[in-house]
Amino acid sequence: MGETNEAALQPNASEALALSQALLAWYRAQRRDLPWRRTSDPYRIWVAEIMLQQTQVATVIPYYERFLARFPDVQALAKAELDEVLALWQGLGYYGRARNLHAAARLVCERHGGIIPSNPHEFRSLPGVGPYTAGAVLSIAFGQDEVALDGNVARVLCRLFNDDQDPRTAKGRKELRRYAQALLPPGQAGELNQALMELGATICLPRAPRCPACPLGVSCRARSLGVQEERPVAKRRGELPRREWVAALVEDEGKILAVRRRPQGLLGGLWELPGGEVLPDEEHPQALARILRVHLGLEAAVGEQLATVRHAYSHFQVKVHLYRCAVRGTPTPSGPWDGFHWLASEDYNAYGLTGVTLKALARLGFAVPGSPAGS
DNA sequence: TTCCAGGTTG
DNA sequence: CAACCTGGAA
Repeated sequence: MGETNEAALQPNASEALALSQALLAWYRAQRRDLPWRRTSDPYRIWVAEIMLQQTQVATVIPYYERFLARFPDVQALAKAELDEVLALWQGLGYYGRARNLHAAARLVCERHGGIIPSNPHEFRSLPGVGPYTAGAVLSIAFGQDEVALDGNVARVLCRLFNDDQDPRTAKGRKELRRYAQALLPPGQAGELNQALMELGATICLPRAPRCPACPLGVSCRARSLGVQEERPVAKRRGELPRREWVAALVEDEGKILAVRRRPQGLLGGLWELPGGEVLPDEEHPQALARILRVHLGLEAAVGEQLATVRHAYSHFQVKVHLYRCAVRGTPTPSGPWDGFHWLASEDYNAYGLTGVTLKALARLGFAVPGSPAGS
């Protein structure tokens, strides 16, 4: 009695038990065999959770295997140069994750004797470890009864309890954490968290969820009401600003001039073709000559236009206009860059190149990784 | 071609 | 609250 329609109801203890048992049984039978599910090593589980932030499983797998083959433990990662870490992260995106993970590995070695801290406060304090990653690693690797609320879990819970709050708000997340907490079977939080994530990734999909295959069946309140595709509440996405960039292909004896972006901010620490934003009312060749002169100290003769490449970042989209350039002088990086290198074909995997650089080089016929000519 | 999903940081 | 990337689906 006293039922209100303000917020969805919390499950009582027996409902919660039935739901979590159904989820665990389904997960044991249906879970995908993923590399990070074959280990109990907290380091490997941590690396996986960082890579899986904002990134799909299928994309992560090859990166994960290469990364752990090269850095099998936290000491190996701590000893490495950031350049090499970023090279292994090349193409995975959100490079701040790699910079933070590398810095965190060094902190673990300096402050925790090379042992990943299982103390929630200490682990959560490492750079790149937020509420989700802390909950995931602490529950999966250390067996602690912690909630791990990621996008998949939020979607599952919004539907299961027909929660019409926006999970991006503090209030919405608090509500979802209460549901997740109510479901956690003591001692099996890691398994339940993974079951919820697996359900979100394989059955309870953002669009066209596969409800007939769902182990929660008629317990799902949104499905019972036929509103599963309206949960979580839709988010609108505004137009991304459009920018115009120019970039130079400078070749010397078969090598290509590349520059390294400063370690902070967009694509920090990654290598790219020299170039930058075109000013309002500026001609492309003038813009390119200006950038090469001001930030590299090079006098450039801008030649033919070679191609235009489109790319979308998190908060804007660009068209990059590529020009062949001849230059005089030795590059002296400044401004957006802190290094340069004449890139040979064998360097394409050893330097962390930006996605748009890979796209540009592929378009120009260079055998970069990921391009048809490069495999 | 366009749209969308997704954790942490400063 | 804006910055931060890419790939997969519509």
